[in-house]
Amino acid sequence: MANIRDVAQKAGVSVATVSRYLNNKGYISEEAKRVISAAVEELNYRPSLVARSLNTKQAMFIGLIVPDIVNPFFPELARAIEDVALEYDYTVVLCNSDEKIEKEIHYLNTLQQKYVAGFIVAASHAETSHYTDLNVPIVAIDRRIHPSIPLVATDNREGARIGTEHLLANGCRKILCMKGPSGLGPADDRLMGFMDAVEGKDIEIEVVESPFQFDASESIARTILQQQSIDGIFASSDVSAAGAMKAAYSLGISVPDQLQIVGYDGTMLAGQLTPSLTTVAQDLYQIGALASRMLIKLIEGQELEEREIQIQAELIIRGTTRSGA
Amino acid sequence: MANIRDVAQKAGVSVATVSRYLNNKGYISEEAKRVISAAVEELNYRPSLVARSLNTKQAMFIGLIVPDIVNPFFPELARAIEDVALEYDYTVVLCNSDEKIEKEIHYLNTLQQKYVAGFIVAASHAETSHYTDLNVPIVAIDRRIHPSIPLVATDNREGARIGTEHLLANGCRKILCMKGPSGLGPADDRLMGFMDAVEGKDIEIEVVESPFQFDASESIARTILQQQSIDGIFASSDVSAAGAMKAAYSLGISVPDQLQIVGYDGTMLAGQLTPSLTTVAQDLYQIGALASRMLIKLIEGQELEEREIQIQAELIIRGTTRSGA
DNA sequence: TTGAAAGCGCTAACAG
DNA sequence: CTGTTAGCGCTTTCAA
Repeated sequence: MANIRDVAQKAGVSVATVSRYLNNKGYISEEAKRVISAAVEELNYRPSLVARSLNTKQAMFIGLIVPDIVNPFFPELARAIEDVALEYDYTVVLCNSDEKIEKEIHYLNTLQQKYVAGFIVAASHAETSHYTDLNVPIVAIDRRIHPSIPLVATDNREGARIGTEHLLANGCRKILCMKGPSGLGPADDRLMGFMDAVEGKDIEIEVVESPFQFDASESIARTILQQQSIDGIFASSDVSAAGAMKAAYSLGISVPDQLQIVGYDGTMLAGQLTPSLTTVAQDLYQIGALASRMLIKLIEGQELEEREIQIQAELIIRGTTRSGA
Repeated sequence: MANIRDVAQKAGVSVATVSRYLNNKGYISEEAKRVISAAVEELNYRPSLVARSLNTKQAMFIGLIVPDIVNPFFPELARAIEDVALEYDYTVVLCNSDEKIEKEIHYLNTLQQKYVAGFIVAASHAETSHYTDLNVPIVAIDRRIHPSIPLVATDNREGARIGTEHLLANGCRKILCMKGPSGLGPADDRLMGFMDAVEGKDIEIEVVESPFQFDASESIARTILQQQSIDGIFASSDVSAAGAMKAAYSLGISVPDQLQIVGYDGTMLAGQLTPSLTTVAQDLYQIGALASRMLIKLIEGQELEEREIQIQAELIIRGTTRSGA
């Protein structure tokens, strides 16, 4: 592999000039540009980004920390982040934390040793000093980490309200809310939105905590559906809704005739179920893209107009509620 | 941030000794170890991996190139790769190629400029010189890139045969094969496996090409189901199978009573559908993990016992075929 | 506009 | 067992 010295030599200029040429910095004569360009071409020269990083103390990559990329919620986010990163010549390092703070810390440390330019993180813990004490920029997605850390997320409370209203409008009188893990910001917000919608109305409600996992959600739903005559379910995630659909099916309860279901997230899964799932969709791609743009601004030392961006959720009416197909 | 010189100074030794200590190389007195360790501790010293890379010409990360992480086939693979990478202190860079050769080349180049240690790639093109001419190790997953490149993949032909046999055993007489994109290795292999199973048997078959996408698969399936009395579908992917389920549902065809369906891949989606999908499961996690281990061996200069690993596919019988629940 | 030279932080001979 | 020193390939003053 040719290095900058080879190029300088072949072009008959100094390495400093080549460096300036490479970075469009300082004055360079047209003549110099020409010869350098030719030399670069001829030697098929590619600058070592590592050597550059050693000087600038910054590598062109960003760390993405998510609980688990297998959770269908994250791939779209990751995709968006990568697309924007590519646009700015950054590269994305994928880190699965399993929600474990030790793993998060490990990545935070290791990547900083590699001069990571910044982080995008989906996490929430009581202890946040590892994030607030970082000396590279960071932006949070989906979950608030700390008031001082920029955030891009959906307006979950409002989204849940809209989803629940839809069930109400469709005539549901006894609604089950499968809320997400308590303590998890977005899940709590969605529960609030659910309560906002049912409050004061003459309907029965039942609230149960259910993880964002299919099997667990299915069995939780089955248990409740066996005991009570539920006619509507508001699930805090599409996966939970899918579990509920399965439970209803196995109990011979027809959806949407006897039971209507609304999910949350708007993942691909929702559209691929049969019947397809009515869901409160988050614009995952947009969340990822905005977070990525925000982080890059921070990395480049620009000011942020807004430190928190709320994306509106949108109700997508499909086959699991009656007004749908 | 403290550097190695600070540590050496504080410990009262030379940087060389500190370096040796850090890398467990060469002899170091217990006394030296003690003072260095103390200095490291005190200064909270973390070696710059970038400076190290500049010397060794190798950064501790591997590039993962997949068509699109949003495709549910890839997250599990990515997860496995990352898990193994973590075990060996490597970090994973996620690259979405959209099957575009220019994007693949872009990543290949950029990451090499960053001294990437190796690549794991899911791709297939006629032109393969960008891969074969690489000067870092590479292993292919899912699709064969070139005979010279190590591969980890499922035995697709055999898997498809097993899946189709299941339909046959369940009494299907008119089977539709929704094959994947032609030219794509695994899809072609699955078609062969399908043919292996039906060949010579007294049953009617229909073969149609269908991309690994839900909407397209749904409409393709709907068209055919309207025109012909199909009683079994072998789909080359779970997504296509999901599309077929939706089509059947909208046409009032009941699954599995009137129509039985077998998918392929064994993604999470298959288990979350209602009824849950009988599918030929690939052990995605294992493929990823093995590929990752293989690559790391290559990076470390070890020999590979096998350059091609075939994983057996496994039929998971569920609700879309009659012998299932 | 350009070049010489001093680093960035670490590794790896080589000499002791 | 340890230290000196010359790089790795690039950026960045500082002079010219």
